[in-house]
Amino acid sequence: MPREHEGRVWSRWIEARAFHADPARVLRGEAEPYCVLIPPPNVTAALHLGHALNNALQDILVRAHRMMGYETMWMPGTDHAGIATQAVVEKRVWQEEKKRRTDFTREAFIAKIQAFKDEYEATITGQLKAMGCSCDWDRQRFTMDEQCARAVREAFFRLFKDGLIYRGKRLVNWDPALQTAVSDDECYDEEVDSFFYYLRYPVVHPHGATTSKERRQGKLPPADAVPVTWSELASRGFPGAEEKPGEEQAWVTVATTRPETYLADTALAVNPHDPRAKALRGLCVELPLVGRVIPIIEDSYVVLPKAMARTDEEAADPKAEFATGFLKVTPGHDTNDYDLYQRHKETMDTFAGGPGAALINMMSPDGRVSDQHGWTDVGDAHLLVGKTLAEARKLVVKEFEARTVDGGGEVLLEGTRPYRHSLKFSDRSKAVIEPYLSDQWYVKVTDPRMAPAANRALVEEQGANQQSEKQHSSKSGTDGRMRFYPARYAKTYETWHDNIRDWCISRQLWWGHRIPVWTLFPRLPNLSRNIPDFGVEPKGYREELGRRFQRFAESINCPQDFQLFDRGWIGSEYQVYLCVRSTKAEALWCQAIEIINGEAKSLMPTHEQSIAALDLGEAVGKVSQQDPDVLDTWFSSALWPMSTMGWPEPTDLLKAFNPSTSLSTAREIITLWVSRMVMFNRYFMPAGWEGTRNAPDHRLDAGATLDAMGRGGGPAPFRDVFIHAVIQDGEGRKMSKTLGNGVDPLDIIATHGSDAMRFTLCQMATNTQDVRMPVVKDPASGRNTSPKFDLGRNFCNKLWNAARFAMMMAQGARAEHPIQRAKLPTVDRWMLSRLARAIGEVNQSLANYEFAGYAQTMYTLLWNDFCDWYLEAIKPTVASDPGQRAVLRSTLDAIVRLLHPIAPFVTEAVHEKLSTLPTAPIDGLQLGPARKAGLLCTAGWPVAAESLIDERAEAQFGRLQALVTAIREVRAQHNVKPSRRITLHADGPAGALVQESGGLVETLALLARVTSPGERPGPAVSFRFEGAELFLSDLADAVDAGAEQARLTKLLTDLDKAVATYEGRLANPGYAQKAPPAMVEQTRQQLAKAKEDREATAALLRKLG
RNA sequence: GGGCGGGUAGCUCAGCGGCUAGAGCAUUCGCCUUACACGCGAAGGGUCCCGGGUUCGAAUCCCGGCCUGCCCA
Repeated sequence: MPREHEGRVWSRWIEARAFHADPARVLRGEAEPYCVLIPPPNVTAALHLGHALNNALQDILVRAHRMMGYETMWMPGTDHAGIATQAVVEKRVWQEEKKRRTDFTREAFIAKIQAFKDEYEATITGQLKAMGCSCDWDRQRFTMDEQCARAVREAFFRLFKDGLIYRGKRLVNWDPALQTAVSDDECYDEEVDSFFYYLRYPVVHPHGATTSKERRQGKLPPADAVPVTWSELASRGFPGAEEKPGEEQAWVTVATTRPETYLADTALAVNPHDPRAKALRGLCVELPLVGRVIPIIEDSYVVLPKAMARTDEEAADPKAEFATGFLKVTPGHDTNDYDLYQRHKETMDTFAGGPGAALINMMSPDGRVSDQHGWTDVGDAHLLVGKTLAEARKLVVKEFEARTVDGGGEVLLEGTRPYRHSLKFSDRSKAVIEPYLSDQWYVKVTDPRMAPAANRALVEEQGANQQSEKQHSSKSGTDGRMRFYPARYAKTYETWHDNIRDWCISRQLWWGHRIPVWTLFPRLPNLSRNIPDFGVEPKGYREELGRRFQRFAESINCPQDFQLFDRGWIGSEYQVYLCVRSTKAEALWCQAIEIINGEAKSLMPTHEQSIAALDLGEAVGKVSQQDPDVLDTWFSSALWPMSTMGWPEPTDLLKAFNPSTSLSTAREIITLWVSRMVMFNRYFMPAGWEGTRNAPDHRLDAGATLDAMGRGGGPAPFRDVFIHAVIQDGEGRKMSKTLGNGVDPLDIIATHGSDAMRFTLCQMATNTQDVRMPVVKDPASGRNTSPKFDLGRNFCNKLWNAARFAMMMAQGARAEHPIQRAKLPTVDRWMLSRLARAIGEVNQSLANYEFAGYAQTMYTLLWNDFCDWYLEAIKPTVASDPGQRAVLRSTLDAIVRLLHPIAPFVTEAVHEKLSTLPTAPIDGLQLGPARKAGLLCTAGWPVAAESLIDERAEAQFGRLQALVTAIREVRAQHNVKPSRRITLHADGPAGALVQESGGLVETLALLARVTSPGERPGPAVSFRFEGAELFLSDLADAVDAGAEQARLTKLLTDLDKAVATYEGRLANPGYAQKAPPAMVEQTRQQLAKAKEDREATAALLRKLG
């Protein structure tokens, strides 16, 4: 059994360190580099079949290139997967200990996650090894290990320094019960019965007392807005206004499911196609109780009421049924409204009194109405403050019901209608998720040096957008060499960058890289808030702060490790962010904080440092705790191509293997990971870095740093991005734990063997988007498996048996001189020709990431060509022909090498024995020696000379195959047992062919002898071959006339069909005129032959019947 | 809503302007032919989703439709 060798073979590889990459060989110019970046699996769970597929394909690439002579590196590693891992551990701790995260200290809980990570990292590593992954196991990394952490801090610091990291407000999914933000994956939707509430907002003139310029400068509008009457609206052309009491104040009605949020409304939106929009242009509404005057904006997002729908489609919108045409805009508490705000920022902020002022948050973290978290103009709404949102809803409705529009008799609440809609709930607490405005950190990926630079990384023919721009502008074009396989994914990649928004990188979690930022609250005596606006820096303060920080930084010997950024005025406080670069600086800075905050238990290590800290304290004022948030997992993953190779140090590894060669990953990863790696590599790595790889003097700059950055002009981190298919179950569903339709790779390895799984996966990896794998439950073990894997198992078994047999026959394949191909029999020249073609096809498939094609080529080569024909054909002659034994041995050797990337264990085991057999080289076939410990995995990839392809041998052997098959058909038709040898009667070209084949036809068709057609002793059956009539006799003691009639009838039907096809083609008048003449001639010959065969067959049938 | 795939033999998939449309599995028939029954030899099985168009010629290219899946929002 081939799979019994897996353990031993693995040990041999590891002992020889066969997979260890040596960057020095690249830097000395001894070998070209080949590097695959592993998508580091999450430590959340064991690997599934999708991982198995991806890693099998990567290993195939890596092993093939290692054999081709590249210095190959495939570094293994895992990803800490912040949210997923923390959630899994929280769930586990709750189940096991009934404790929540908050029942532990941050350090204690992180230790628990760390233990979990260690457990799963070991599991994952074990799985990869069981699969045979030829990773550089001495270099295993983890996204939160010390080396990666250093790169993360360095990258954060540099981006912060360059102004590409900023803090801003954004809506998150807030769980008011747990008081934390949660991700989308931790929420679920559920339909609930609710109401649409119809609220009337009085219409007013915008304050005449201030100009827009004054407002921009911060002058607030007067509270006493002037009412707009119905008659005024009527004169402005508002449909229906003339039917209202002219002297009364006009109002418009909004429909909402969340009336309580009106406290934070900062605009009213109307569709520009609404006939009322024009009349309202330039007017405002006033929020009852609150008294806030908010602008009316026009946006086509607003759903028109059903009566106004312009198309059937609009009328069919279920919301049109309930809509009034007016939408309250609450950007602080609704994601759609937030988007509206983004489009009307200037208008809304200007009305609200300054940048960002239209983003009002009226909720405290525990889900109550609050005037302490960003909402200040409470007005008469103070009765709502402190209420839960549910209570507030009832109260708002009650108040609107009890009040009327100013100067009129109409109640503010127009009505309510029952409505069923879906709400988001928290997985963990079941609380209703609130969109909640909070401060988050962002990377400015919209900067030209980020996303646009990522698009320029594409090779020209894949950069569609650049190309179309090229015609219109001069400055575009690509400057990259990154290519997607299949090419269509380049579009996904480009579109993503074209529509990208700034990347929110902060997460309210404990498991991850902590954000290295502190907030300073300066208390300088001369510091006072003089201008009530944002962005104005207190005079002279920054210079002073900078000077003192520099002195402190120098005193602790970290002069480059502190970066300040003004956050600006927050209420009456001025705030400054501080980013700290290194862990060394951080340790001393934390000591200094205690001194600054007056909580120091000890002084700094040196007197000078203490003085500097005290001096700093005067300027800094008070310092906050370090930002409690951690970075998005993808921030560290994005640095993977650099951090794992030692960045920011200019290591040999980084020089030799960044940029890498190939990345293999899944579709959704294009946006999550690929994009970010490209942006970061192009930003941080210097332009032209890849060119220094083979520079002879690279060692001279060993002391150099990576201070120089490409800032968008650096290299892409890989040359090729291969996107593999998604494995689905037999019904086209995703494999998942909840569906229970997943297949565990370890189960397959246990039952079928690692190689079998790999072959099957490789054979499935076509260019399509997804592939189906029917899943069945194994009745014996109760585990999921798939009949698909039998294919791989059978194949590996075939290889194993063929190899054993071939090695037995190839004993003594010794010769002094290279084998002269011209002197070999047809069958050997045919075999070598087939091999040479296969090598070419495999190389082509690998270069194009066509894994299924690779597997298919090898299947045909081994099973059909080598086993079915070659081995069978040489059985009688190989023992007496040393030349044939040499061909046999070399062919097997080449096949084993070609198959090694797919099926490493069984091929290595075969090679172990094969390499001990003596051999003679075959002229034109190059099989290089092993580089390490005689191991196949380091042996040379087969190279075939073009001259090995032998058209004549292929044609000749093709004729033999056709003859043998024709005889076998007759045998099968007449139920001739294999043990019965029969007689062939042939002369002419067919007779000559049999003569020249040297017994081959006799062997393969199980013939006793071959004679001329004249010598027919008993009853014979005739058959057609190459237009001639041949005979077979001794089929049985008496020929079965019925069987013969059936055979001939079927043959006649087929020939009729063929004749009709060719005649139809030739009868087409356009065919002879326009088709290539060679093709027309071919069709004529085909027709002639088919006709001739048909007449002969018909004649035979007549004779029989 | 935007983008990208797929629909070919019972199943899983190749083929992507010209082989009487192929492979593996499954099915049927015959074989323990001395490497392999996880095997050997042979056979049956297809309106290439539907409707138009381009072409001498379409499974293959174009347009429309139906079904189905994925990614992004």
